[in-house]
Amino acid sequence: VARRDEEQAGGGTRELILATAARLFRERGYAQTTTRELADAVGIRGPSLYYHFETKQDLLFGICRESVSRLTGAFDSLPPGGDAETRLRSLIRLYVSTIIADRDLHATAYIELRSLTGERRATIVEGFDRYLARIEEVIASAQSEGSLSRDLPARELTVSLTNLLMGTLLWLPHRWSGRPPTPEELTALFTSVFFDGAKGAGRSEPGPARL
Amino acid sequence: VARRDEEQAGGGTRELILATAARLFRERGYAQTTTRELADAVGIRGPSLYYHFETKQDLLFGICRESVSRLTGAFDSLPPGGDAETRLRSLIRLYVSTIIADRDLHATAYIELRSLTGERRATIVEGFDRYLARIEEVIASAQSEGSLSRDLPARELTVSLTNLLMGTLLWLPHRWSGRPPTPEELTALFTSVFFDGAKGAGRSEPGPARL
DNA sequence: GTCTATAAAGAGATAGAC
DNA sequence: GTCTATCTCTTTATAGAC
Repeated sequence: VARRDEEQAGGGTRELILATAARLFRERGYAQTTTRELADAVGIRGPSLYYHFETKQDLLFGICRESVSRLTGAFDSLPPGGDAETRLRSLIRLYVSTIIADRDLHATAYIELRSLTGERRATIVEGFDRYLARIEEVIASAQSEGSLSRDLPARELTVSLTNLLMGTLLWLPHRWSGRPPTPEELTALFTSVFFDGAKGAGRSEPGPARL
Repeated sequence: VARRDEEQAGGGTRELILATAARLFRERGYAQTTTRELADAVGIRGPSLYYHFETKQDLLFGICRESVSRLTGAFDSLPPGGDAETRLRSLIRLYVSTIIADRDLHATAYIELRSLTGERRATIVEGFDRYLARIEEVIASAQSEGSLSRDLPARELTVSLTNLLMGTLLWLPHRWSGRPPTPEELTALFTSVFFDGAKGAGRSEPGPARL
């Protein structure tokens, strides 16, 4: 069953190339990473890459498309119904666990988006924007239902939330001395800060937010 | 007076190169930007760059060092004394206005830090880390003084705050339809969200936070 | 301080055998 | 599907005149 998927994908080499490229592109940058380095890391020779991908940029496009696809898929997996605040909390949890599960993939997609050009870039930007628009809808609903303040426009709250969450992509692998935080701990932290702030005047669950 | 500075700096060419490089590196990335493109944008020929900088990476190092220096300088300009919450609010305002004043410089420093290698990279990372440590001290003081909740460790609050603020570097130039927000509006937004959260249970000033 | 000319190395990508 | 061999172009950086 899983074997069938691998066979369809050509023995998994294509997937191995994508995953390896995601890692190298995050560590060294897209432009700095040569196709030869990538081939070495995969265990094949340079030209063999071109059997699986037409160009180097096509490879990056594949990474970005996969990132958008997984984030959107996580959104779709949300159980329907329920109040907006609950959906928003689930959304934060899903986002954190999704990107932690494949940090290289999502970090590369986010950071190297600018290395895409033309139509490919437009496609990915559109995908990310749609994702952000869906988050904004949930936030606006929460405001309508009275569980979020109406003092700040939904747009601004969305920017704040995504700033809070996306920072994780950038520093998480580098800047944490000792044991890295688990997805649950990060979820608790960001949920707590976003909903109740650092003063925590209305904080509901002080316990589980600790790292 | 300002003339003397320019003369000391060699007619300002070095500064022009730095500012132009910061812009190009942010728009197109460090590795994607060629020294010829940079020279063209400055209005000189490629090899002339090497009179002012030893290598291309030396140029990037100059940008990163300047970024750290300005952020640290802004911190030093804080009026001494007062309670920690006030210092923290001033800090947010200073950070936002500093990076908005030179978006290209600070965005390039932050994003292209990984393109530096060896000792140069270590120097910049150390500078940024010291800056973050100083923010954490202020946050810890605010917790001691009782103006911030002790439910979350100072370290986690610092990560949350810097996530919130640094996101501005990345999306501000790109993702804002219509009039871009002013530094004052961004300051009001981030201050409000960080201290009081999206529920805004204890929000003190609901008015000025609107964009 | 900036130029022209050019070196020296490395990049992405192709051709064609196996 | 992967290989060896190689093309072609671009890159950073240097040499030396002005």
